[in-house]
Amino acid sequence: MEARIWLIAGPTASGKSALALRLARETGGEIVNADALQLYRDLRILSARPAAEEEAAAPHHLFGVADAADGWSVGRWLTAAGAALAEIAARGRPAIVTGGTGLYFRALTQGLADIPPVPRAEREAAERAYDVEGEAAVRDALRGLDPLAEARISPGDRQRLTRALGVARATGRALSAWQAQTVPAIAADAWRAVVLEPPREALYARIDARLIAMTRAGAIEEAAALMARGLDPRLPAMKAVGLRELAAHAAGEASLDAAIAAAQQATRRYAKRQLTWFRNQTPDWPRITAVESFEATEALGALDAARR
RNA sequence: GCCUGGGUAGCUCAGUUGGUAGAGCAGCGGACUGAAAAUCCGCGUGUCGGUGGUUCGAAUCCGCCCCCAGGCA
Repeated sequence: MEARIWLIAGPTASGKSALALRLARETGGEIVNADALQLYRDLRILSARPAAEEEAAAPHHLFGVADAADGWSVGRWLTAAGAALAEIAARGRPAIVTGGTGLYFRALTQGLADIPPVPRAEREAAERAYDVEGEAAVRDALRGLDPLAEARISPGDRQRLTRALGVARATGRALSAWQAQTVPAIAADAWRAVVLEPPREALYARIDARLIAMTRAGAIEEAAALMARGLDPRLPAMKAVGLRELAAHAAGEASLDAAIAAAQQATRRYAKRQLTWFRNQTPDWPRITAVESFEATEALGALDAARR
């Protein structure tokens, strides 16, 4: 059976969107977003979401569908993506899933543990324990409920520690036990993946240039507008790379040059983390490493090779 | 041309009475299962400007040369 789902992964600014669009037009396919931040409509420029003309050139799904006040999660995305993929398949068209969120691709291809939602009170209790009683106390409690998870989580990792404790207490079952059972959301023979992995230097240069272009396109105003909503800073949308940095300039706390430089640096670091993820978590996915990965036309040649 | 101060990691700088060098920032490597653009862990990456000498041993002391900054001409 021919692959009906294409996965295009890679760091920010590696040319994923252009390649996805090209592939969609050539195959009559539809594009599904696999980027945690391009979900939010408040972040069109900052998250480098496809422009209106591009979205008009082929069907796009899950781009700018969420409000920044709503915190989406891998689980919510997986449900939505699964629905979109089902619709596209029903239309008999190929799907192209593209984005830079490694965890989303993992959830799709390897599955996500079907853990019941942890009640807010339970989650906050775990966080409070960490903040008030300290990491050691949380670890002690977790060790009794889920020694596997406790051993696996690095020192200082508050997020994972409190999550593991919250799940164990709320569900009466260890997080590590839940996670041991996963079912891929899409069948292994239904998809093919490719990772865009341009040379570091070229990628960084592209990131730096793109940030300047973003500010010219109104990124400062976009950042200021989102900040003006006064939302909870812990919301995913509020964690967008470059948001704080650019908003600082809008607030008069930094010069434009300093704000851009800070945002560029934060973006380079983010890209580095993405490169690390794909390098180590999806080592068997074919690579497009040439600088031509920026050119969709050239990359398609590599895709043709991977298609067989 | 002369005087003074300075050339040590990608950058800014430390470096005790000579014992083959270390901080911050930058950077790099890694982990990753419902916040993942998140969260966290790890790692000095070096012709000590060059060259000749003194010494068991020189980033440290001496000579010469090169470069930078300021001052005097």
